[in-house]
Amino acid sequence: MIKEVTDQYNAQKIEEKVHNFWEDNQAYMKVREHRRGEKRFFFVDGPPYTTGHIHLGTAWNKIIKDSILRYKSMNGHDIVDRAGWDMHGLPIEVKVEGVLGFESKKDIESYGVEKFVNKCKEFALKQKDAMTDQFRTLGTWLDWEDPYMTLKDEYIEAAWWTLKQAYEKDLLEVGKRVVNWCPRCETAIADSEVEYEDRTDPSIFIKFATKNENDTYIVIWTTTPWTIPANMAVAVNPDFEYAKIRAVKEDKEEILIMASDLVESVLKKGRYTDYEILETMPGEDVAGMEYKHPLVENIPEQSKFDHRVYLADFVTAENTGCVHIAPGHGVDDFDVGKANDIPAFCPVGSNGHYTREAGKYEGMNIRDANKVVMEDLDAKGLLLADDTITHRYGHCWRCKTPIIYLATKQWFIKIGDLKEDMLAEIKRVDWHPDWAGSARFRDWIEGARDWCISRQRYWGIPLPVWRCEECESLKVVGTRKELQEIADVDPNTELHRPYVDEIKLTCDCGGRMSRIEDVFDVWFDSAVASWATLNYPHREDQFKEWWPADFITEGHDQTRGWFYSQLGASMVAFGQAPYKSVLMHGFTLDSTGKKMSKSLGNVVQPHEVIEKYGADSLRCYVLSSSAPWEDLKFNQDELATIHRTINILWNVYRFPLPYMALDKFDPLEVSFEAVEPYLRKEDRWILSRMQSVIEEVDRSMEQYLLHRAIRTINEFVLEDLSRWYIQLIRPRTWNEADDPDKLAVYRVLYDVFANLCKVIAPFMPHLAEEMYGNIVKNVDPDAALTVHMCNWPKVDESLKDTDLEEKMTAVRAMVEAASNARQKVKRKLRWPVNRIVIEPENRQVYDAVMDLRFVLMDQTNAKDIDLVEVNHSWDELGVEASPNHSAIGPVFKQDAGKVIQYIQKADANELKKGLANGELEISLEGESATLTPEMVKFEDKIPSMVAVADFSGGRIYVDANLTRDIESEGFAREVIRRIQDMRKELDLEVDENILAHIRIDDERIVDLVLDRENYIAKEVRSQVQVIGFDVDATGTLVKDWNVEGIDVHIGISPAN
RNA sequence: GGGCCCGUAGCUUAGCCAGGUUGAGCGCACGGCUGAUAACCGUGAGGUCCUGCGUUCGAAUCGCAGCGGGCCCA
Repeated sequence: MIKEVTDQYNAQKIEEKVHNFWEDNQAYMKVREHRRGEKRFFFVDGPPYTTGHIHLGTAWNKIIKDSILRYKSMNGHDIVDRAGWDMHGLPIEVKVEGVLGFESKKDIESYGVEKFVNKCKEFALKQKDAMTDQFRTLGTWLDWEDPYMTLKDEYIEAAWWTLKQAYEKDLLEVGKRVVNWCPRCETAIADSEVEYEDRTDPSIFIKFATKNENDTYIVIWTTTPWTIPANMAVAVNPDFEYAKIRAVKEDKEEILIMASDLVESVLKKGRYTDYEILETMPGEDVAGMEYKHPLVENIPEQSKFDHRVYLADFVTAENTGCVHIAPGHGVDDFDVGKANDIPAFCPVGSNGHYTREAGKYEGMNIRDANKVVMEDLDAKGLLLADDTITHRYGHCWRCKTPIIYLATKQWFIKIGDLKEDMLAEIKRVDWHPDWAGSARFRDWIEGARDWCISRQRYWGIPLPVWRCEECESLKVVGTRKELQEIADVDPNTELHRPYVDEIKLTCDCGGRMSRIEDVFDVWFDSAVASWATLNYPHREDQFKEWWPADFITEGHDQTRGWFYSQLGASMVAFGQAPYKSVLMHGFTLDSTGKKMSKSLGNVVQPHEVIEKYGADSLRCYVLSSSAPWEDLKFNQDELATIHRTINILWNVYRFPLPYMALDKFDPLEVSFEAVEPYLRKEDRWILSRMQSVIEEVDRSMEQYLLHRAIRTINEFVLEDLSRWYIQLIRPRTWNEADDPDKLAVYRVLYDVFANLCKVIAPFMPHLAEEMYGNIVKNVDPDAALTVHMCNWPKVDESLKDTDLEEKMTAVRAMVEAASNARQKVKRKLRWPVNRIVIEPENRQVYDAVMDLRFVLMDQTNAKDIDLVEVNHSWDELGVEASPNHSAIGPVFKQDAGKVIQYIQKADANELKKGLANGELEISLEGESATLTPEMVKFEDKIPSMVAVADFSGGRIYVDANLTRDIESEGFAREVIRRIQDMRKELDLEVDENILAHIRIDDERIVDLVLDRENYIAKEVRSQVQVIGFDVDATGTLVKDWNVEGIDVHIGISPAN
């Protein structure tokens, strides 16, 4: 039986109840099982990093996923949706190091790698559990019980296998390259792990003394003085013009070489007082010039090298136009070195301290060295200018240490060889929005470089590469099984460091093979998620059935991240994209559009929001506020508005329940067919609207336009249900008998809610479940366990009537206009009006009035409707004529006054008729004159106590003239309203009877009210009722009122 | 500095693809309704459609340049 719900909407209570229900009944599992064997939908969860706490962005991410999956499930899809966790890598290492108070890798080594790795694992698992709970409070359904975890051996195997594919396809490369390096973490980091932030650095100009000419210097510029010890060359642009100048400063003269266009600015920086250009030359002529390393006296190693000027296209016309080249410390520099056989001299160690090769600087930290290098240069008179600059500089994404560039030996995936195929593949992927793939992702891939996948760390998937200590040949292992076949390995050995490090292989040459110590870049972990989540290569069957993914969705930062890493790994492994469609979503920003960050203190925690408004409100807010791919400016007020909307939905839902419960309404007994003959126009209208809403939600969801889907639903709830349908049917629900008109309303409302709870299910899963539980499951014990197991409602074409929907829209416009007009004559809606008059502009509006006459009368509280023919005027309108002076003057000159008087005195109707067909001859004091239509302005004269208002399809008049009958009804309803108010105050049951004593301090009004004594008694359920001028207004509750200036005293009591 | 996206009322947004009087919600002011009532409805005020230039009879919409914000990159 349907139950009354008396409470206000209480999200927390409902959500807790629903969560318990889901858990007790294993609802998630049963829903997924329910769909086994239906159309497959393979979803891959982008694994969040196990930081221990979710934030608004990850919450939004999972909410999008959940809503789409729920929708897909209801639409008959068999879903794979293992939740994923990204659990390896530096972030956790850094965190654990922090807990243990470590400062460098040495601390880890002395603590013991095994203990350290176990700490990391423990930490990751704990964080995962905490985050799972947090995600669950959002009501998100993924396979939380059996998630994929990158730290699991099965998962590690997927990465190993993939690397072996790369090796076998000659896509794996090892070599010395310049990489981003974190001197604190002592490891290479990927481009995508570099965070750019503002930083202030030295900005210095240095003179390099040329070898063959005295007192002649090439001027270079740098922001990293510490790289000067590694300087090996200077680069100039072949297309620039360079100048050799004599520069003067404090009576000293020297000869400087730099780009011609930059001479003035450089000399200004160096505070030179005068200069003269000695010679200009193209860059090509500068090339080949030899110079002396500025610190060669401090760095003996540098005396072994020649230093020259080379040509390079990347040199820009900034600073001096001559670029300091240190092949050991820069990507471009490295390339210049490679092209010209310059050694990549790199006197800096992995910890950011100079090595023995740096001579004087050995052991010094490079950041501390900046100052020393500058002092040394200055002492030698080689520091031309010394300033600072604030610029964007890369930092380690985890420990925020400024990165350096180091030439080191690393492992790479040759993206260059795959690029063309990748570009072809992404065209086959369905991108939402389209530009996410066709523009943004394509641009990124076009600029992509080889992918450095090795890290010199501990907590990660070990690279499955063994190298012979004798002959250096390599062995790449793809699976645990393979490893067991070629080595004596305990089958329970965990595939992490340090355990795998202990495994030694035997080379074909007889030499001993040891694993190279690196672990994978953590991005490689998640890159293999689409097959790792299917346990491939451990199992093949699932992979064959499901792969590739039907759908993934992540934020736009993942363009360079997971969208890319997955594509790269999948091209290596299978030569095709691992996903068929991608929805790129936005970022959550604070209410002013700034990034949320701890340092700005503007972070909004999901749990705070949930505690205040509930998960369904949060879900609806983040989904509806903007298009998925746009950034979300998180705004509490907007969230509160959405919450209010859901509250209205709740009120709409609970409104009919007391009546239904009272009448023991059973939808299994009262069929739609049975009530169909009694349906009113508005009933058919709301049923049609429901169908249109389903259709529109479908259309939106097809394109992942979740915001449109929810806005459609909210508008339906607010506009159609709350503001219109419920208002229209209220009186019908108060009928007491087994009235078929009332049963029709019940049935219609029931069908609307039965559909509505399914339509909101993907977005407000808790509220949907609550509604479903009461109105469906309480009625039908055989109904599906949960609303989420139901089939998505199918549009019933027989209920759709778009013509009726349009007519109702027109009627609503008229009611609004009528309300506007009433306000002009200050006639409250409670007071009926004699009639309203409609002047329709077109046939459709005319038909709408004909068809929905009752609705219109009801909602305008009018006794009658006069419907005028299309494009005709109401015949009771008077006409007012006024002279148009500017047209009359020029024609009649001095007689104009007489004409004006004539028009003012004339019968406006006659005048209008006369002018209708053009000119009109009139007689002015015996003389005839000719009036033309421009000379007279006609305006409608509205009868008194009639107000007018326009609406989009015409004009409406409200005749508010009072009659005794109307006054009687008006006052009666005023009295009724106040008694109802008092009943409410006494908290009486809806069907409880009362005694009422009413004293009205005006005899005429007493008379009017007595006309409707019975009506009042019926409306307020008064058994005994005394109304009069001399009544003693007594009762349990007595109140004094003022109605339209008349004092009214009312006393009521419960009848027994 | 480059790529992509965004910029419309105090706030959140629709309209932009396919050019033809900027439309809503929140908030505000005023009014109404009254057994959904801690709810609900109406009316009103409030817009240099980021700026400038161009295309066009006509630009929020198309193009170019710039400004501001976001993500990504250098």
